[in-house]
Amino acid sequence: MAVTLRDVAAKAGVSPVVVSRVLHNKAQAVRVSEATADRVRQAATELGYRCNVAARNFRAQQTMTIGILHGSGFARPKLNEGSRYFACLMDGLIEGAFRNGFSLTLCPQLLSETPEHAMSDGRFDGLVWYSSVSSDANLGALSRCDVPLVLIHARTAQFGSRHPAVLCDNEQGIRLAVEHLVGLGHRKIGFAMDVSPLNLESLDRLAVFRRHCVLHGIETTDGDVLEVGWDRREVDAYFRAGSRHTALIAHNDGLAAEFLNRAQAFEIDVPGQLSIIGFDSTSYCEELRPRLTSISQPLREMGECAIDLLVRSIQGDTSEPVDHIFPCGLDIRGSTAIVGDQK
Amino acid sequence: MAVTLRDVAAKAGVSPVVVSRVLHNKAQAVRVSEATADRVRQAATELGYRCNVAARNFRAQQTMTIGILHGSGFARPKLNEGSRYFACLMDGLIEGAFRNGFSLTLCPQLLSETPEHAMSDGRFDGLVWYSSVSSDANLGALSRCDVPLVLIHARTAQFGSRHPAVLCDNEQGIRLAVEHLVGLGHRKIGFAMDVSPLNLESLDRLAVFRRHCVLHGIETTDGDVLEVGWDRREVDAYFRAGSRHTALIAHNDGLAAEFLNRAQAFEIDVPGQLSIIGFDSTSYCEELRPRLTSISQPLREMGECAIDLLVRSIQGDTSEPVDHIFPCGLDIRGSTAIVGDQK
DNA sequence: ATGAAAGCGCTAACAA
DNA sequence: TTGTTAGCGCTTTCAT
Repeated sequence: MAVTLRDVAAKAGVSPVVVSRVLHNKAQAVRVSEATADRVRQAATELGYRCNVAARNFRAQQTMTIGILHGSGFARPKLNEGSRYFACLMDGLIEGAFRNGFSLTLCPQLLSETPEHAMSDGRFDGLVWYSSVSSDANLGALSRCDVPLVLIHARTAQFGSRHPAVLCDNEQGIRLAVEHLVGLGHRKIGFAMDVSPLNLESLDRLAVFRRHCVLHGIETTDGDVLEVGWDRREVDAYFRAGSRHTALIAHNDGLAAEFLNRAQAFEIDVPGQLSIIGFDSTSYCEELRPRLTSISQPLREMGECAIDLLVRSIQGDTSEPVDHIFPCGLDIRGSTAIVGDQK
Repeated sequence: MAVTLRDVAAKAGVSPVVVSRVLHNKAQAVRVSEATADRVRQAATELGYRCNVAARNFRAQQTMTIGILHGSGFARPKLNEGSRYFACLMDGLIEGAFRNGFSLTLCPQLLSETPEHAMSDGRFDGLVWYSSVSSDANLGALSRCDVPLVLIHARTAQFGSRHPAVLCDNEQGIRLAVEHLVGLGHRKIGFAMDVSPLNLESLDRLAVFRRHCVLHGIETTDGDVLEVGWDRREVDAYFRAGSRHTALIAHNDGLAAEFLNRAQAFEIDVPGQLSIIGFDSTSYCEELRPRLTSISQPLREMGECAIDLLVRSIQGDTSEPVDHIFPCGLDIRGSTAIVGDQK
C-alpha cells in the first residue's frame, strides 16, 4: 500500500524516528547529521513518501478540522435553493477556517438526529453550532459536548453560558424595519415566523417587533403573529381569509418570499396593497418580483468571527464566553411602499 | 479526558474487547452473555462513553470522508458571490455524500497550491477533483493520487484514463446557443473565455462553437475569440475598440455578466445592440439586468453522480472508468434578441 | 463466552 | 547524533 516512515527508514538505513525528525520537525533542533538527513530525504523522494496525516493527527489527538453542526429540528440547509443564507454563512466559515489552517467538514448525521455523536468522537477539534432551537435534544447535545464550540444565532446565556456566541443585533434590525413601515404610513403590521416552538431568535425578533410597535402606538395582538408550519399552508389560509395587514415582516427571506409569491397568486398587489420585509438580505432578494426589502446581517463576517473565536478556544483561550453582536441594516427594495399606494 | 473503551471495561469488570463487541458489533454474532452485555451497556451509559471515531477510522484505515479538491490555477471558489456555480455543485456533492453516509471535507491547501498532499495522506477515502486545467502541476498531482478519484468537467482520457469523469454535453449546449443566435439573425458572433492556457473544457466549447458556426456558413477568425485575463481589463478594451459582434457566447456566467455589465457601461444596449449568452444558468442569471440567457447543465445531478461513482470505486468497483455526460439545455432570458432590435 | 496480543503510522520521551 | 520504547483508541485474530 502506501509508503510509510518505516519504508523510508529501511531504505535509508536508519530508524523511523530519524525519518520523522528529518521530514517533519521543521525548523526545530533537528539534531541529525546532514549526511543522514540527505540520505533520508532522497529515500523519501524516491519512494514517493507522503506523511499519513490521519495517523499523525491521531497520535497528536487533534485533527485541524472543524465540524459544522446543525442542531436537530431542521431539514438540511441548501446552498443554492431559496434564500442564500447558508451559502453566505458558509463562505465566512470557509474563509475563517482556511485562514487559520483548519479544514471544514460537513457530516451527514450532524445535520440530522444525533449531533451529540460528533461532539467528542475525535474527528473535530471544535464545532460551529448554528441553530437557535432550544429543544431538549439540542440542550442535551450541547451539554455533553467536550470540544470547543461556538454558537451562531443564539446568545451564550441561552445555551448554558459555556460557549461564545455570534449573532446579529436583532433589536436594531427589527427597529429599522418597523420605522421604515411606520414612515410609509403603515399601522397594521403582521409578523411572520416558522412554527418552531423554541426558536429563540425568532422569539427575540418577535418580542422586539412588539416593543417597537408599542413605541409607535401600534397595538399588536396574537392575530398579528403568523405562525407558518413546514408545508406552509397557513400562508394560503391567511390570504384566503383576507389579509388583515398592510405590511408584514418575516423572520427570514424564505418565508417572506412565500408570502410575496402567494400574495400575488391571490392577486394582492405587492407593495401596493401589502408591503413585505424579509430578514437576511442575501442576493436572493434580487431574484424576487418585486425585489424584496430585507433586514441585512453580515453573515459572512459572522461566520469568520465564529471560526476565529473557535480557533482561539481550541488554542487554549479560556476567557469568559461572551456574545459577539453584529450590526443590522435595512436594504430597501421594491416590496415596500407607502400604504395604499396602488402604483 | 474523554471516556475510552478501557474505562468502560474497567467499570464493567471485563476486557476492552468485550466492550467493543457489545457496543459496536451490531447484529453480528456478538457471542457475549446477556448479563455481561447489560453490565457493559450500563457502565457505558453511566460514564457517558462515546466511541472515538478518529481512532476507529485509523484502525480501519478508512475515514468515511470525501475530500473536495480544486486543481491549482484558480482562486478559491465562492459559494455566494457572482455565479452560483460552486453552490449548485456543492449541493449535489453534499446530497450524494450524505446519502452514502460519507462526510465531505473542504481543505485549505487542497484548494490552492499543493493538492497532491491530500491525495494519499489517510484523511480521505476518495476525492472529487473539479478542474479542467491540464497544467503540469495538475497532471502530476493526479498521477500521484492513490485513492479513488472522480473528475468533474474533464474527460477521463484527458487525465490519464484512470478516473471516471462527469461532464456536460458541451456539444449540445453550444449548438443550442449558436442555433438560437442564428435563428435571431446573428452572423457576427464572438466567443469569450478566461485566459487559462490549458483549460480543456473551454477549448472544447470553443472548438464546438467554431464547428457550429461553420455549419451555418459563418466564418470565425482568431479575432472572434475573446480571451480575458484575471483582472478582466480586456473586456473594457474590447468595448473601447468598438464591439465587432452582434452576439457573444461566454464560457461561463461570470464572464458573461462581465460583458453584460461593461457593455451597458459603454452605453451599448443589451440585447438591442449586443446579445449575450452565458454558461451554467444558475439563478445568478436572474439577478442580472437584463436577465442572462444561458446554457444550462445539471450541476446538482452531476455532483451527485460524481459521488456515487466515487463511492462505488471506494467500495472496490474496478470497472473501466468512463465519461458520464449530462445533457445541456438553453434557458432563454432577456439578454438575447433579434439582431439590431432596438427595443 | 471471554481475553491476550498485536498493530494501524506516527512521534514524545528517554536512553545510549 | 541515533535508536528504543511506548502508546494514542480501537478491533481483528487467535487462544483459552
